[in-house]
Order: sequence, then structure tokens, then C-alpha cells
Amino acid sequence: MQVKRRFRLTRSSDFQRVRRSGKSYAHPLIVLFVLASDAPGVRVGLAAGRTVGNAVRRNRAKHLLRAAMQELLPKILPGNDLLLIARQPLASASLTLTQEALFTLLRRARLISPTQDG
RNA sequence: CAGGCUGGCCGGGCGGUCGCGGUUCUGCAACGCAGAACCGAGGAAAGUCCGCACUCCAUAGAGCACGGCGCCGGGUAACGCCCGGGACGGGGAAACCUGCCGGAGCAGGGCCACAGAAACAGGUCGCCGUGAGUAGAGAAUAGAGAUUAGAGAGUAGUCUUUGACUAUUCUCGACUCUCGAAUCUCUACUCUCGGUCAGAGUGAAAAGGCGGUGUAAGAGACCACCGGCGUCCGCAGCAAUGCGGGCGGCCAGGCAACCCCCGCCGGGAGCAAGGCCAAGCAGAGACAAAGUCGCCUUCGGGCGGCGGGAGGCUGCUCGUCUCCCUGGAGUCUCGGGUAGGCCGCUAGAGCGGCGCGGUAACGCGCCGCCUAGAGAGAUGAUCGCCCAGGCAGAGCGUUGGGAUGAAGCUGGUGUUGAGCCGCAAGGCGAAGCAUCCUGUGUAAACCGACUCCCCUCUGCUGGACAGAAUGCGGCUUAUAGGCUAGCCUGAGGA
RNA sequence: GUGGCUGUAGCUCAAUCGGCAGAGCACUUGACUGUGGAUCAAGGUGUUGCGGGUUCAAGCCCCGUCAGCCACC
Repeated sequence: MQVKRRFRLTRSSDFQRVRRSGKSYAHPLIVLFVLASDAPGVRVGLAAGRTVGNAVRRNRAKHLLRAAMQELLPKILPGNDLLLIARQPLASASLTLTQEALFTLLRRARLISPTQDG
């Protein structure tokens, strides 16, 4: 895991809450849900459905998302719950492509400042 | 060297950087963080098709039902798995691969479309026999008729006049001919009763084949040979079975991956099993019965036997267990609450060596090793170098030609054909190519072919299928590429 | 982890006890019409998901496999 456990969403109810009440932002590779929370930090949940592929492809999609979040996590505004859903082409994408996609999504969600781009 | 078959094995490596899960240790104002060390997916982890372990249900019991399996022997904890062997098929030139195998000879039911007389033994045609009828033919007879030889009688005539002859009439009439009943024989047809399956162009399949004897016609009815079946004996083998011999009777179609019968195996559920802790909620409805006896008693009651009732043991019966028999308890149904933590949870039918036994699967002994345990679910990302391999090319090399004259050059021939002409068919035709031919030419002569294999080098490329979730043994499926052992076929060389 | 269903023509579905794989829509051609539609006539629909086996014969029976779907704890 590129993201420590304390920064993760683990409860099924949390997933449903973010998925149901949060705002969504879509990209061909990723779908992002955001919901403000009372927690001090940023919590991230990852999901890869059966449409992504077999177990290896699903794991790869999650690995890519975690690795991409690794650099961007400190720059995200705290007090938000994030849910990242992998789409089918993500399993065959590269890390740089995933990072670009995730960055544009976070910028559109105004969770990150464009000037903070490193 | 090429193609193929079978078995076994591997299925990238090293380093840097950023990260993840676990264990241990250390530190900390210390129950959660930080740091360090170590460990951290597979041959299929997959599909979930079998078999076990383990846990709960009763300590896992009996019978039926239901399901599975089915040549023989062995292996194993067990198996539908594996090894070895056998019978009968299928594929291949071979190495070899592959299917199937209890019972349809007496336990029984069912099915076998179409075609065919018939799909299993009955009926049909046909063949044959008995009897009856009809028709025809034949034989012989009774009988009838005709006629002749002949016999008798009458009449007339003549004469040779007790008679003869001629004519004629009547009666009888052998033989012959014709007709011919009953009877017998034969033939044909019809019917009755019976024998029979040799034959009946079908069909996937029709009561063993062939030859003979035999018979009214036929038939394993009988005989010889062959085939198959059963059984006995001998030999080989643990056995399935094989080989050889004797005997028996030819009653025996196929399908049990149709029901079924026989034998063997299987109790049910599954780690979300199951145990503990914490938290939380709301109850409602339905329901059976029968007591009695004994012992003890602190006189409230308790224990036990018999009897009754409810329920569990995943379909039924037995058996067994729990509870109850008037308590506000039990059982059942519906509803409500909780999806948190710990254990189970990884030392095992374990892995690696060596030795021994066994054809093998496998077993035994000794030594060594510790090897993932997550829980929205950890082993990844990226960079560099290397490596197996693939593709392309070159060198060396291999091979062929060469004082019977290489290369080069000139010409020929062949080939190819830019382009041009023509409506088209077609024609002309530059440059090029050629291990060809002619001439020229000459020696440290040189030239051509091939990169399949081996050696060296360069460039490009390059790693599949796929992720543990209680564990294990199998099966099946996916899988780039490679290593290795043995074998088969073909070609070449020595 | 467990249990079950489905796969047949381009699409939606049939096929009795194993015996010549069929219906509707769609498609093609022709007729009718000035043209099209409608109508009428004719026509082809096919590896029964795949691979084996049993049987004289398999969509159906048996085994294996692949894909899709559903349900339960």
C-alpha cells in the first residue's frame, strides 16, 4: 500500500455514504467522488469493479491509483473523503498517465491549487 | 541436420530510488507511532470437478430411500487420482497416442424410427403333408348305345327242295368303337387342420458359416471342418487373462452413458465451520399432554422408574438425546438488533539432501531446514545494467568452379523489359542480369553459392498465463519462451 | 463457500419417448404501383457454444470444457 491504513476508507458504510452523497468527477481512466467530512485529514477509498478485468488487472489498477496518490496526498485540502473508482483502460495505463488524470480531476474538484503543481 | 513422440524441470536475474503487510527487537509523556533486522504468491495461487484433514451437529449408530463408483493387481489418509498389467476397438509409416470394459445365457420391465412378412420368435407369403369341395386329365369296371364277324327265328324268291343260296325283317351278340356313374390316381384352384423356417432383393441388426446326410418338405435333426459360447483339466501368471487339450449343447440379436439387478463406498453442513469478548434491540402470535409408583426430606421440594407430550439428529422408519407433564416454563413461527475485536490461523499426509526396498506409483530410515498469513484485502511502481530467446546483417568459415585458363574486356545466345509503334492481335527495343558459349587474357591468379548448424561481432527487439484467503492430495483449464533425458522416422558423412 | 439455470437461423423462441432441426420477424428475388409502403408469390437461412464418447442413429443420453446469468449464507 502506498497509502497508510489510517488514511484509508475501510468501512462499507463509508463507501456508500461517499458514493451516494458526494460530488462526482469523471475521467476516461478514473471516476472521483468527494465528500466533506469531520475527520482531520484526508481519507481515500479505492474501488475496481469486475468490469476492469481479472484479479491481476484489478490489483494493478489499485496499485496505480495508490502510487499516483502518494505524491499528491500532502497537497490535498484536509477534511475530505475521496473515493477513486478505476475504469477499464486504467489497468493498461502507465503511472504518468494516471498521475495526469488524477491531477486534472483533483483540480476540477478544487481540492488542490494549480499553482502547487510541482 | 530436419520432422516427430514421451517424461522431467524452469518459467528471468542483479542493483538504485519511492512505497506496502507481518514478526521480533529498540526508543518514546508509551496500547500507538518511529527506526532497525528478517520474512513476504503459483505451476497453475485459477475453475471449484472429486477426495481428505479440521470444526459443529450425538460418541456419527442401524435399515430404507437417494447419490457415486465398477477388467485385474498394487499405491495412498482417501479418491472418480496415480502406477503396472489384461481383453476388445480407433488413429499413426513408426516412436506412441486414445476410447471402453460387472450383469441383456434364467430377476423383471421398456425401446429398436424408416424399410421389411417379421425387430425376437407369434402371425404372413412360400414349401410340404392330411382331409373336404370344385374343375380337368387318366386307369379299370358296372351300365348304355352303335356296328361287325357270328348265332337263332320269321317272310319272299330261286334252285340242285327234310336242304342250300340270295334278299329282307326281328332277337341275341364275342371283339372293337363311343358315352360312362360310383371308385382310384394325378394336376390346378379354394378352404380346414398341421409340419417347417431352407427362401422372401429390406435393414445398423433377421435363430453361426460351408459341405454333406436326412426328410413329405425342412431344420444342428444328424455328421465332418471352421468360428463363437460354456465347462473341466494341464501349463504360465498373485489375478484379470493367455496358450494347449478334453467334454457339452447349439436354448443365446442390440441398448443397462433407459429403468433395473449385483458388489463396493458415502450421516449432514461447512473456517461466513466453530469458540470467546464487547456493543445493541421490541416484542408479537400459535401450541400438546396424564399422570402414577418408589426413595430421601430441613415438608418448600429433590432424585429415580414406568407412562404421556414437544423437539433435535437436514427425506422416512428404528434407535437415541434434550426438555416438559400446568410452569408463566418449554417448543415452534414471525418480527427486531448487531456486522466491531480476539482466537481458529498456519510445523505440515511439509520441504531439501543421502541411503535402502520396489519394474513403477510409492514406502522406510538418517541428516538438515522453518517457509506469507491479509481483512476495501499486503509482494508494487520506476530507472539502469545483464541474460535466455527472436529478427536483420557482416566476418571467419563451409562448399563449388579454376593451367581442360579465374576475373576483366569484345561479341553471341538466353532472360528481363524502361519506352516507342499499332484500334487490336502483335511488333521494335535502351539499360540490366546470366556458374552459358566464342575470342582475348595470365598466375602470390581469382570468382561464385550459402547464412540451416558451429565460432565471433554489430543493430533492433525481448519475458506469457496469471494473485494466496483454513490447510492438504488429485483432476481440468490458461500459459511467451527455454533447459534436459530417452525414443521413432528421413537424409547425409565417416 | 454452496446451489441452480441458459447457450439452436441476423433477432426472439420451438422441437413429444433419441428417428428428415422448425415458427414469427428480418433478409433476397419477382409481381402489383408513376415511385415507395402495404399486399401476393417464391427462396436461402444452421459447425444446435466447443471437444470427446455411448448408440444403427445425438439438439436430446454420458463425460469434460468455455461463456453468460441468477440465488443463498
